[in-house]
Amino acid sequence: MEYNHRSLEKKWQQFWAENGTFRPAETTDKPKYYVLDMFPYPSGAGLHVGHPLGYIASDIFARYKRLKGFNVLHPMGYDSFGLPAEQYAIQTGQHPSVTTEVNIKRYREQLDNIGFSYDWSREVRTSEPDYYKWTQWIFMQLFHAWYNKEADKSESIDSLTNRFETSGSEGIYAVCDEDVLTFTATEWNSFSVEEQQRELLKYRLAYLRESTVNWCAALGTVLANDEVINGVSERGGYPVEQKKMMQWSMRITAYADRLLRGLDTVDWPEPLVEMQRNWIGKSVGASVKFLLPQLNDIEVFTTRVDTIFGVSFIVLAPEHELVDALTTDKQRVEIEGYKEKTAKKSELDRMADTKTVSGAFTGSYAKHPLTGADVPIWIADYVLAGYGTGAVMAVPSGDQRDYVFAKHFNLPIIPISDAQNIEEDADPTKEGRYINSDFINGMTYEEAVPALIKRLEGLGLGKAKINYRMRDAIFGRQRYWGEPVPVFFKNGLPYLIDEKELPLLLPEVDKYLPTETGEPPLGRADGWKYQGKYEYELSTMPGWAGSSWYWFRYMDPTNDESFASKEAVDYWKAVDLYIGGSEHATGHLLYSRFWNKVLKDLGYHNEEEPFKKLINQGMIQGRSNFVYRVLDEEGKGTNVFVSYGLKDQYHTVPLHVDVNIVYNDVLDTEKFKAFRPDFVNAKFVLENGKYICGTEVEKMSKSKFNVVNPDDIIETYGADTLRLYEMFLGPLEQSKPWNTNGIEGVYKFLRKVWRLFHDAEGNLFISDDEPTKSEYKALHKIIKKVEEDIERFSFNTSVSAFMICVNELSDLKCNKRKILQDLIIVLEPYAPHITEELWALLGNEAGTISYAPYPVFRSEYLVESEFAYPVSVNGKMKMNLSLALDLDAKVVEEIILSNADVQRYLDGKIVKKVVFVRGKIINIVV
RNA sequence: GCCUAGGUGGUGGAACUGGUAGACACGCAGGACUUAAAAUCCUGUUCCCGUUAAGGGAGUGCGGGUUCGAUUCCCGCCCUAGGUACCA
Repeated sequence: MEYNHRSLEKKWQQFWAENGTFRPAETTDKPKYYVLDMFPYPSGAGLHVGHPLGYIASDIFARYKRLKGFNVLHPMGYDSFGLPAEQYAIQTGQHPSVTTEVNIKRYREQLDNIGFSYDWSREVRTSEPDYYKWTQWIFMQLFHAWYNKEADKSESIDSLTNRFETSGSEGIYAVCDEDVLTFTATEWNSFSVEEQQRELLKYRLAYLRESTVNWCAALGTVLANDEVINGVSERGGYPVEQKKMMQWSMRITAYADRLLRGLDTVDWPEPLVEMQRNWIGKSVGASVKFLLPQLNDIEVFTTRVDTIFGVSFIVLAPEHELVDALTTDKQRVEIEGYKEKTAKKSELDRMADTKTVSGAFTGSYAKHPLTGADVPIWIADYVLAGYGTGAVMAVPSGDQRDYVFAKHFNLPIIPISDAQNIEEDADPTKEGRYINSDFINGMTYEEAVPALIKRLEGLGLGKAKINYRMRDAIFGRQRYWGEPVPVFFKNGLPYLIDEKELPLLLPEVDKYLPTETGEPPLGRADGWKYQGKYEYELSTMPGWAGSSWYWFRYMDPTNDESFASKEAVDYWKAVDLYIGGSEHATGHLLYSRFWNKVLKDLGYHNEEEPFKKLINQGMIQGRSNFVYRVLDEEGKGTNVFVSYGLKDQYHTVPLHVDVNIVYNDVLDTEKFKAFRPDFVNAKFVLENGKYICGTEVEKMSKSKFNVVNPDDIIETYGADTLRLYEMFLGPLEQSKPWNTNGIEGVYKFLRKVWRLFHDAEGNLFISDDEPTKSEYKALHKIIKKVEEDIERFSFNTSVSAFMICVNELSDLKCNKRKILQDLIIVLEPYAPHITEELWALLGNEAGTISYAPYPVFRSEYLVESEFAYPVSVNGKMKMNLSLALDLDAKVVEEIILSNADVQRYLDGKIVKKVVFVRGKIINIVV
């Protein structure tokens, strides 16, 4: 029998599906292991060859863990709410659920073709009511919670109302809005229900507040900060403006520090951890008050309180609330003009234009908190209203922006350290000792900071403070295709619907566009009112809602009583291995950690972090192929195409050509003629009898004809080849262009494996004889190597090792059962179909290879006369050798005499052994 | 600017804690089998010098350093990719 991947792979995929081979055990003594992929958004374009890279890696790991005796949970599902389906609905009128269903079906077919070991009985879809019921339920928990800073955790809002009722707002230490009221218990109890609710909203983790949002007019919705890239929307690239709106938000800032600390406890790639750290943006510093005689003092945030005696002016953001009051009549015109100018600048301009120095003087002065000196107050757009207090103390000698500003407007630049060099630029050094700095003169940085904080605190004019860059996450979207927010409005205030009424189903609408009055699409739903009279919230949840807890649902996907049973959550705990792209660093991965922590605080599970280990797979880019069309004298395209190497001899224009009709950069000229009608009569200028195409690495896209569908590869070479080849392509984390240049080698390897089991006629040919030493050696080398490789996610090197092993066994003409059976167990994670087939051919029960024990590597098979051990000479030389030889003294002398370096190092010691490789001495034992 | 990752043959890439640089694969060249093709197998393939060979020299982005020994460690620079930015 020949290796027929087509029939063989279909057969086993069907077998696995019918037998539920990959369902984890319900009751077992085995340790658990949870391997998760970032679930995909099912887009209309289907999977391309880049998508499965991470899925293959996680599947290999999941299968490996099964062989290692773990009870493995390895599920898959769909993040099926999202913008593209809705945009498509707007254009075609097609209900998003219909498009989504079609796309999911296609995804499923493509995924099935690759032979993943998913437990499909646990599939989830975020757009299904029995799933989003629990997304809504979690929202309700967030609405019903507040963050108690004393306990450093979220608690039920009831604990807050209890305290309000008994002792008022006294002693409450919460993460909340800035404008919370101070009241006694008596006052609280005398508040109306509306007043109480209004106040509680300022504490809730999910809250409604007027805030500045990123409004994208083209998409008709607000966007979260991570959905805005360089001032335009991540999806579609439309302009985004700042707008004040009533919006649902999530108090993720309450968790800023825990999100930061948690990063030290997880095994994540360093770049990703760094990205989250930067996004959270913790700054340790101090807040300091500059005094104003009549008005509220100006509070500034600084990370360099030690430079406070170098302050020569104060800068407010143009939007700062005190600007109007501070502006003197004389400066009024100038300030108004500047404010207007800034308001006109878009976010994008303001970011792009960081070179020009601009600002205006308000005419007022504030008193320095320590010296009492008058400090002029300016406004400038380099100070951002949204960060810190929107005001900074300017220290030109220590901060480059302040320096440039001071030079431009002729303001004093005061040196504050004897180590500073401020001839050309500001010098932010912390070296040296302070000068011109009052009572900290002569101190070092380490001495000055605590001294200053102490002094400022004593005066009540400042304190140590920590600032975060991260903002609360906007939670509402003015769109149709998302989870409805389970909230209704009474007297303009939001209330949760009754939990028993979940899920709050997404209503039908006639069009997927905003209403005439500018309300979100849900405003079109006929008679959609709570208890027939109260308005529902009309915005829906953002895309990240459903994906922020989905790993829990896989643990117990059909539970109707809770998001997952206590037993399931206690058993599966957290995701042990999570594989996905780094593009989710500041979105999904941050929000998921946030919700996970909230659910933990509220007592639903015990895991502080949801994803223990995380791997980012690299992107697979497209590799476009080009043909070169010869142009005539008028510059018009002819029907003559010249091969890449000869194109410089002609006047040509490059054209994208479908990569599916190019093999190893050689064009199939017949298929090319059929590629487009006008190419029917194409003529070719060949080199060496071939048409060679040019190449370029670009993003995979339909318009560039460089999309490779995994189904096509599988049709030609099979799923096992695709799996092995995607791993063989290079390190998992690395981005790389797709090419099929080496796929033949992998396919050849699998056929070689097949042939090990068969004789020349294609009949099964297995011997039960005892294997030879070299056969054992080849086997145990691969057992050891693959185990090491998988544990450190170096899948590409495993593939090479397999090739070496099979070449060796093939050279040895090895057909011993004892060898081959173990070999295919080790190969199973990489190439499950062929191994399953061979496993059955050896007479084993079908399906059991997936749970066969991973062979134990035995070192005695590897040890020969070739030793590997470290040695040292004079306590200096330390080395590890792969090849060592004992020599008699005579030979040693000869070799040593010929090598001056070695002789120098011998230092009169007695030589016991000389190690040399290919005639070169590389070690001496004395 | 800052942060992070990386730079190795014609190509993808190996070399895990400093110890034979270029494993493995592709491609290319030559050969065997075959009427022929496919398939399979064998040999060679970093570059330069050496007519062949024996042999010699250089070589992991560049320049230094530590070391008997550096792709690996240290210092300075250049380039590429990703992230981020008037964040005080």
